[in-house]
Amino acid sequence: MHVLLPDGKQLELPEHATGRQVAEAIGPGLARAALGVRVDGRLSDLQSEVPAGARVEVVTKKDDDAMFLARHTLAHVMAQAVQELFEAEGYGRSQVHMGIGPVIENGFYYDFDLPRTLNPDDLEKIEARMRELVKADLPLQKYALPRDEALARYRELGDPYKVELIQDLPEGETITFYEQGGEEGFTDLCRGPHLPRTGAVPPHFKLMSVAGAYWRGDESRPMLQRVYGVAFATKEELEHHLWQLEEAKKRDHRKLGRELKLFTFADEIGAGLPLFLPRGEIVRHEMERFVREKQTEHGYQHVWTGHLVKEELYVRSGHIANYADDMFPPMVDGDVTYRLKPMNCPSHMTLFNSQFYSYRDLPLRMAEFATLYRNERSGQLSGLTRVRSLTQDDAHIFCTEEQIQEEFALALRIVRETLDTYGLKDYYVQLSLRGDEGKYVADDEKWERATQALRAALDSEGVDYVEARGEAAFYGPKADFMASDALGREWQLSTIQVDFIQPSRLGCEYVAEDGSKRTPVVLHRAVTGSTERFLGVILEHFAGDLPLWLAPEQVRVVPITDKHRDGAMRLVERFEAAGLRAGVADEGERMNAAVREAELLKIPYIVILGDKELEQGTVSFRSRKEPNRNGVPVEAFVEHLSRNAAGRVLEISPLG
RNA sequence: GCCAACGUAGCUCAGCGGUAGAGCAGCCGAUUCGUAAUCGGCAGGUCGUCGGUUCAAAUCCGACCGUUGGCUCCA
Repeated sequence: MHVLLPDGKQLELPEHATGRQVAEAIGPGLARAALGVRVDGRLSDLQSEVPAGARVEVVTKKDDDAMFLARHTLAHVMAQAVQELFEAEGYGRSQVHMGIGPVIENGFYYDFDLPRTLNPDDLEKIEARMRELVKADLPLQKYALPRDEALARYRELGDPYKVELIQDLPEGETITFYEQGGEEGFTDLCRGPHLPRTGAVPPHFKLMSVAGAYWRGDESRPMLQRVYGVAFATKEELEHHLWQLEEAKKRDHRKLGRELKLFTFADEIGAGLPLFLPRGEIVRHEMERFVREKQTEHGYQHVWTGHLVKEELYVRSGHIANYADDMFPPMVDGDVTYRLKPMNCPSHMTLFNSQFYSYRDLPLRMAEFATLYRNERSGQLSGLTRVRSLTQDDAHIFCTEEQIQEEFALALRIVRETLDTYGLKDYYVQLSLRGDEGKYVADDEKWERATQALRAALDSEGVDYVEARGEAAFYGPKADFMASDALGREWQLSTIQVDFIQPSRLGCEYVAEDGSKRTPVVLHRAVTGSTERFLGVILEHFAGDLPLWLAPEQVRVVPITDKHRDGAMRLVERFEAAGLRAGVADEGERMNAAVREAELLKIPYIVILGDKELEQGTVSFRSRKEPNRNGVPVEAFVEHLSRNAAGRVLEISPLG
């Protein structure tokens, strides 16, 4: 047989040649450096056969794919270390069960079913043993077994997970094993690919945590212990990764919320129910004001529909049938049962029904900043990003089918303008479409027309999008905005959804041009999603350095001594008259301490006031961009700040 | 919900069977000072809650509550 090399040359090889033989045939130097191969672009290893006629590239440690092999092999090395740890404690092989051990971003994990739980000390021991196994440079052997033999082996070991994995493999699939360190070492059912020997693993790895994970992610299955590890090609990359985790910790919005005195949680109030301090409420209010202005500008009307709704409405809307688990339990008052509002749509549709609308009134854009209550499972709660009471900047657009594209495009524009203002420049849209399975309502043509309308709108707005088939809600297609923050973490924020079903369930109708009654299509849409969640995201995005327009306190005046306090007060009044949020340092506080305190609160402008400034009618200040500016006329300073705040400018250029 | 770790003063944390500690913040006093912590004093906690073991529990055990990380990126 022969294979094709990247330079176009053909290489003659014996039948059933492996990746290793390819590398050896090219040259002894490459054979030593070879860690794996790519066969027709797909990663494979030196232990595996190469099909005749394939294009083959040899992977060396410079290749990015080498890390995939290393991480995969590390998962096996870890499994061996765990197996040995338990054997050393006197447990038999049949008491240590292996699940799966795949490669993940930056590392790997392995799921174990063990006779006792692992603790952090175990991780250290396992990691230490892993380093020994890597140093021992054990060769990895690959071999295949017939299905019944493979099954028999794991049945004998009493390993239910591997048995299940084998049973789920399609008939005719070759069942392969990788063995390291011979019979006494470690053997695992695995399709590969792997490094040729454990010594080829770069020693830049670290076990991070142990966590519970359901077998195959299924809550009805047993919970296994998952050990996570990270691994990199170089020490620098590993250190960078660990540094990034530290950095993310520093930016944690929960920590910032405390330090900047924005919000708090209290046992007395309940889990997932945030309380906002004055500073936090200012930020919330500014966020809401911004979206409200934008919506008004784009022809939205704002409404208000309260907190409680009769359960009956949610029965008709279908929420009880589909969503009851996420709702708080009913409140029974005599004959009437109420629910805390988990969504606004039924309320807005009821509002729609309270008036008599004609086609001339469409599209009708109804927006609300509503407090919603969702009974999130306790394990899902996390700071502000997952709460049980949330404020949604929700809107429903009642329109005709023909108007979908235009209204969708308008909603897209609002979302984009909003994300831009917050400096979330890096985002794409996930367009979720129906799959072939039959949970979807409405007819195929309706879906097809709506799908085309959404694509056309995305194209005309020039938004990057990826399509996800089968991810749509049962009631219609949707577009979710995935935005990356300053640390590159992805968040799902805005959403725009088409709904073909709820309006008819709740009897929404308008009078068409020909006098007939028609049911409108509804677009559900949220710009920032929940205010709480969005605040959490931007706090981490800005690392707490909120832009001027959002900062709860925009200017802090620090008098040099108490004799400058009156002047400082007057200055604050001047700032406030210009619509700026300003404050004075505490009485008796030394200047340096006052500056420090203001810096820790991340106040954008700190004004130092002494004799010089009072005489000249100027300010001296420090800001993020200008660490030491002196002698700026008060009026110019006020004008500069209020203009930038009003314009919601993200990065304020130095004062001319 | 499930698994693991954690829960001590407003915050950060020490103490881990023998009557509760520090720094910061707070309060009082002194200091009046040019861009990230002035000095001294005072006060502050039924150690998350409930129960158990013990002569004795913040410390050991259990339950509950809360927080954090994780719960398919499929051999």
